[in-house]
Amino acid sequence: MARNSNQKPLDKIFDDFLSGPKIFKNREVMRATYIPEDLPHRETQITEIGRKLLPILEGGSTSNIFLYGKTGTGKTAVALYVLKKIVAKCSEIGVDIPLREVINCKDIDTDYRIFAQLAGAVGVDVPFTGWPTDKVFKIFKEKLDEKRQTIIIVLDEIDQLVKKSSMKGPQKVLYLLTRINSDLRNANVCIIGISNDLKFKEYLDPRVLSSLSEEELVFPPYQATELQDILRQRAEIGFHDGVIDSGTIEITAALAAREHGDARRAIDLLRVAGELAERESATKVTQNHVRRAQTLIEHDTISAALRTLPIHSKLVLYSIYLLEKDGNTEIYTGDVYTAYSQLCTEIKYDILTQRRVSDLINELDMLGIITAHVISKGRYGRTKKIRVSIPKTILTSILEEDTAIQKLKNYSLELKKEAS
DNA sequence: TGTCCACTGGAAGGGAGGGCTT
DNA sequence: AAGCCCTCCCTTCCAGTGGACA
Repeated sequence: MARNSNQKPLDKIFDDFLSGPKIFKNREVMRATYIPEDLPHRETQITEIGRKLLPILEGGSTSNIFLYGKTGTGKTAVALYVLKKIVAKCSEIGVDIPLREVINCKDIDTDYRIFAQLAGAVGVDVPFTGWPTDKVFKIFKEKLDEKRQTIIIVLDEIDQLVKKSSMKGPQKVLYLLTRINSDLRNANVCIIGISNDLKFKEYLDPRVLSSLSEEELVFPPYQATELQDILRQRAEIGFHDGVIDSGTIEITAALAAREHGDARRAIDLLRVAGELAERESATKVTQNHVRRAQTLIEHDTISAALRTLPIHSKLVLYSIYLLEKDGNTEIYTGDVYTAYSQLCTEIKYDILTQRRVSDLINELDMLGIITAHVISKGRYGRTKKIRVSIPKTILTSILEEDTAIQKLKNYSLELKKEAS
């Protein structure tokens, strides 16, 4: 009988969903990963890249290409779009289709893993650990060179490789890949590097740099009107006719344009707004839905980031929170470390070194959960001034889900320095 | 003008945990 | 089983530093 009472409301939800107004025609279209038939306002970049890759149609070699622009300016989409078109053309005219491998360097961020993925692309299975890196590279190179073929390697978020290590490791990948062509007898390698951050070039080995940026292309941010065009095009295939209320597209574009013209963001925003409307069985996606989608997305990103933090990062963050709660307006690294040590002692965790905590603080800063910047207090040393930059209610509600943090719920920090 | 604080942040390396090879 | 290798998380060591203060 418990089963019955459980099933009924669910049945209702199912029925309401099936019989209610339909919002989405094709939800997948409203995801940033979807590559449409047309990419509005990127015609210049498309033709430019297409032109640079022309030799592939004759099985020849090409220069490497470097694409640069802020997030959501269509770099990856354009690259994938051009690849798709090239493949289509190659099969149409009967030329060997080039191999393509798209690597997101944010996830695949070590030399070993990149070579392992490339080896996979040419049909060699490499275990995810165990082999020497050199061996993986060698196998990839030999297998690739067995026949006359071209491989186009798209290195998305290539800046991540350079940031992680200064000179060795991942950077070595770039060095080896950019000069691999001179070792190959039959095959060709073409690299398309994509980056959000132009500054990363400063840290790049000059030999890699000159090879990578043989051809460089900048993607400017989209203007609000351009975002509107993109959204309209997607909405037409993604949503049912007439469900988008007047002004909805405009407000979505305006909100996304504020975030440096991020098309990905705009598309996500419209999709989530649509999902909200769908959940409420509304007949139209309104401006109100978009605004709520905006806060929902922000909320979700923060929550997800907080939940996945390792325990010591949570403890560091909680220390900062407790210090702020105690009315401290100026919080420095030293204070955080003292508070953090107290918390660790309280719940019997090993205390990490200050050096390590300093890195954790930097990570929290990069995630946008706190802001920390280096200041000098003159005679009283150099340190970081730190504060929490997300709503406290979200912070506590998520952190206190963790059993370790729960024990600290009513903990009050020992005052260790007189008011100054 | 020089000193000196409280760190910052780079470099190197250890060791645990995953795996492969012989 | 022994000898490698890779990655992640962490420690140890240390040179470097902006600016208030004597």
